[in-house]
Amino acid sequence: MVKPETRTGKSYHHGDLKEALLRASLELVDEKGPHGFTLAEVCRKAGVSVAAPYRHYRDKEALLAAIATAGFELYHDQLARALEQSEDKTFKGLTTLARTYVRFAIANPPRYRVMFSSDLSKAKFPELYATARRAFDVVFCTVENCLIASNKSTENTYVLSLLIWSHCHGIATLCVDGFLREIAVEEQVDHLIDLAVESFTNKIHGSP
Amino acid sequence: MVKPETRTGKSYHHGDLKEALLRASLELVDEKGPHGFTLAEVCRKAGVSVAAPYRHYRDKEALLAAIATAGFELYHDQLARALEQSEDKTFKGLTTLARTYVRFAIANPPRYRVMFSSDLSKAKFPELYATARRAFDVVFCTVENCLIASNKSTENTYVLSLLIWSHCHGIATLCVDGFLREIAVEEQVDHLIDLAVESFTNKIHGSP
DNA sequence: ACCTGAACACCGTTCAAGT
DNA sequence: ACCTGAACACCGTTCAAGT
Repeated sequence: MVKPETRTGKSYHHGDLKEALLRASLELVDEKGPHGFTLAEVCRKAGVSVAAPYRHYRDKEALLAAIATAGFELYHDQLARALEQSEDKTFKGLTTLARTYVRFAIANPPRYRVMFSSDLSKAKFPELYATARRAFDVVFCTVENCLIASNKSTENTYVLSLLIWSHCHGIATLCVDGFLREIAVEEQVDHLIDLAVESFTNKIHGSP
Repeated sequence: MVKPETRTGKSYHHGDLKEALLRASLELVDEKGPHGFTLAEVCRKAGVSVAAPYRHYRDKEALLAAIATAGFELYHDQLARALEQSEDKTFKGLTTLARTYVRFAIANPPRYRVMFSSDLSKAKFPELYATARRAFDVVFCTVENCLIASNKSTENTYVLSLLIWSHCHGIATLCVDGFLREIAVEEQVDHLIDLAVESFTNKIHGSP
């Protein structure tokens, strides 16, 4: 973890402050949410001065983008693992992915919020978008598998993947942001997701 | 608009500062987005001291909640008007609503973001939730009409409405937040929405 | 090269004081 | 009752200075 320290006693504070800041930031976001996230407090956690981060991140926004990127990497891994463990890589795999997607959001709202924060310009942080795209690719490939298995054209794979992704994202967002107050969320969310996948599946079967 | 002013010359600044603050806030949010929204700047716009708002709103969050509430009222009106103008109040009406929904978001991202801001606790601002619920009701009623027109049970109206709402919300959010980079958004968003409504419609026809 | 200390502008909130 | 002025704590960012 810690890079080989320079040997001049204890010279400065860290071997890898950049990484340490990211770790402290992830903790802080999980604790207080993106709203309560403060550069100053990250510095306190990492034990450095408030000016230190600027050597490694251009500004607060850049650090948030790094948090989001790390979040999407984790997201990708969880989706990929879930798909691996599913025996079926087509329609049942899709259900697995969809459930995993929403569970991730519910299990960690603050991080999910940072990942999809509207404050983070995707044009400004291409790596953020690229990492999100990689996670999305797990869905994309599965949808492609579904189409192939159904003897359908794969030319609309992207739009169809967008369709199922947006639906999961919509449910997850509404759920996490407290808009689903008239149902027992914890119990019914899987049901909602299943319905979403089901209507999507029907859509595929009905498409050319 | 302006309440009857007390006659002691020009006594203080406003007849209705609360309303003036809300108007200034809406402008500011539309200009700079929720991130750039600042109490101090609202005060400057309204021409009052920075302490003045605290007589009318408990804190910054409460003012944001008021903005969001006003947003949902407008949202409700636009949805209701769109439905009125649609000759069909069932499936075609649903398409109209869905398109109106997403267009609203695209036409004014900052306000849409405040409305669905995760920082605004719905438990803390029941009026915010109630107003959102009223907008949602337009969808709810239309879904109910669809079910009735199809001779289906209406016992799952809520969950089904949630399904179409979340799908629209997911698409709108991804769109507004810059995640739809591989399609020409402006042109294809209506198409996406139509696909969403279509698969939803099939779902209804296939349900008990 | 990497970090500190001090400084600056700005913000949210409070409170005594004014009318 | 409604607003101001001044004050406080806190934050993001910069920059000269240290090692």
